Amino acid sequence: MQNPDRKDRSSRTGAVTMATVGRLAGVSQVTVSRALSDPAKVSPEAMGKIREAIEITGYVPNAIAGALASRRTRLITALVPSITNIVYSSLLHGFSDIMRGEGYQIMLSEIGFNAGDEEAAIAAHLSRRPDGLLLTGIHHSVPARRMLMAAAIPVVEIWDMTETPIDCCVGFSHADTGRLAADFAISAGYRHAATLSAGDERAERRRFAFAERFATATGNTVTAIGLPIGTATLEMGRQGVARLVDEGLLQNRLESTVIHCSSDVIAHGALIEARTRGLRVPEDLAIIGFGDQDFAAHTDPSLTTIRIDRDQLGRAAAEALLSRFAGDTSAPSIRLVGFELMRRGSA
Amino acid sequence: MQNPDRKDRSSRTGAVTMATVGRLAGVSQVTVSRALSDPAKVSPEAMGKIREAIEITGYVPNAIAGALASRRTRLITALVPSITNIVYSSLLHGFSDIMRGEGYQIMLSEIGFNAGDEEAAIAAHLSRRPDGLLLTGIHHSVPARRMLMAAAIPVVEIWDMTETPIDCCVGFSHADTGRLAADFAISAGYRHAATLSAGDERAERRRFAFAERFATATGNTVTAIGLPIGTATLEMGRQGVARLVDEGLLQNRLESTVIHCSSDVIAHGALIEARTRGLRVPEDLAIIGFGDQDFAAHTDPSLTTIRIDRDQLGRAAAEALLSRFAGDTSAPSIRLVGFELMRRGSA
DNA sequence: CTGTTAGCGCGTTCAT
DNA sequence: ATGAACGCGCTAACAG
Repeated sequence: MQNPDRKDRSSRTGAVTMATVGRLAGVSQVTVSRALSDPAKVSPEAMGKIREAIEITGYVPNAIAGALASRRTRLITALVPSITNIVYSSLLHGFSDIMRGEGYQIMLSEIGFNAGDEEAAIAAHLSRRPDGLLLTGIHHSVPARRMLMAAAIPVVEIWDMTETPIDCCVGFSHADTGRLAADFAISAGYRHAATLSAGDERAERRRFAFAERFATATGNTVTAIGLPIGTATLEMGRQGVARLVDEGLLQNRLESTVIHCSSDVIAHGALIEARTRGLRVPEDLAIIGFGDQDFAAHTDPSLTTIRIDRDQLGRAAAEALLSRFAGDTSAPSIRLVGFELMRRGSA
Repeated sequence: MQNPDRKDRSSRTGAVTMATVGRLAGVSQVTVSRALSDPAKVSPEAMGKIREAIEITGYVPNAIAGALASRRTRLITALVPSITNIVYSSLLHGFSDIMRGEGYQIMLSEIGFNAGDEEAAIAAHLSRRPDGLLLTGIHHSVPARRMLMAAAIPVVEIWDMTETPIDCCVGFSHADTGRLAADFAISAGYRHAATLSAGDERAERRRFAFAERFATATGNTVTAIGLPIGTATLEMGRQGVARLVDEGLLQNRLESTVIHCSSDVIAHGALIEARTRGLRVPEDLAIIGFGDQDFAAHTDPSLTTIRIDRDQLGRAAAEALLSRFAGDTSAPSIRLVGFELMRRGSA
């Protein structure tokens, strides 16, 4: 007979382990492990007794120990700028949905829009040995990239586009959205423009591309109003329009000025302020948003904006990781997701 | 001399471990461990060499192994109905903020509003051996409660209130918010009411309390319009008002009917539909929301609603867990967070 | 189908 | 201040 103290050290720690279950079921710890991971390899009698023992003891597998032994955590970690921003949370919703369906759990960190905070977060995430990692954006510090490469796990960068991803990339060109907005504005006949843009890097690229394209086509410079980085608020949009008006930046033209906003929330705030000041939208002031949030179709006038299928983007990111896990080398490392301009009443 | 193959098995697996670092630095694995967890216990010379070795190898500690050995994961897991709902995400924002500051990471699962899905999620979370668990709501299945009790870890239930929490509870009474809305409506002179309420359990309790209190005070029955469970949309609010009007439920009274909505989004939709139909708010139709979201102060008319400091609630939940970790037995197991009615233009 | 043995990479004694 | 030995609870060969 064997020494129980060596077979089930948990008797000393109080934890219910596979060995505890095995002893109760009259089988070894390994058989319990197999019963849980591959029931077909265990006899029906053993299965029955093991199930019963699990029920009695209330055994919950220790995924930490399992991960250490198998070198698979079934954990995906994700870094996003903000969780309260619907743009990122809806994207994570689609991502998590797929991942959870495949047995993966998601660990999440908010890192804001400050580039310097990403590195420490990546280190913390990698220490948990995730099977895969999701990053928002394509700009990462050199040490961060080095850590990621060394970790040698699938990494998906989303919500932007690069030809040279760390591993794979699912997103779109922010500059292209800005140019699309500009082309639309030009073809709609607008000849004067301004921008209301948060200071984060992606928003800046949208703004810059819009302004450049618009200025080139019309010969008129585009007035830029800078907004704080961080959570966009209606208040920011209102103040943006207020500045435009108070500082005489709109001037008194006979033609309407189109405002390119970095988000629908900013655009909505702009809309509200314009109405409050008696400006007609789009006759006096036209407004273009970004994101096509739920409310965009219901503002008065409804908001012309750029739509990205975020849920779909999240799902595509999940599929990119999953095909990496499956060792599918034919899977593309870059997936461009489309966007479209939703023409509504505001421009 | 010792056999390197026994000292650093990682040489076979490719992983950079503490032993790898130690060998490079000319010290043992234990010294590396100490250097990272308690630098004061290591000589300056050793520290220097260890730091250098870490730099060279790009060593990232394995938190999985650390957790298995120390029985502490520094992981908190959280179950929320929805991540795209600002109510929960803003709450998690405050919670994560505090927790991350204390060195904890957050694992998140969305479980929807379907009570049956919670149990499996709890099991999955417990298998990762979190140091603490956050649950949304106070209703959990018997097996779920049993697992939680057996896990013997701090658990905080939030966004609701009970006298008998599993461990501790941070929230408020949903029924009380309904009564507050009713008392306000009554004192504001309204004598007719209807409700637009999502079908989830907490929303139903708000609705029921509102209707009961209002009916008791006025003697008039309150018309209830049921909305789907899940993500609230503006469309749902619009359709609610449409039904109220089309089915003649508003009747042709000389007095205004006040509508109690289960969320600000629903209320906003109601507002939009009322305007579309030429109903004056609050003269023909008064509207009360729930949540005080960003936009509530900026609708036209602005939205009368109930405000809960969600960020603060999240922080209080974090503090509740932290005081459990600290073994602070004097910490209260129940914390009531306040709410207030924001009287604005819609009612 | 089942059990034995040997780690996974780290923290925790207990010596020195 | 440092190291050897051991164990955390599980999976992965390998036998039988």
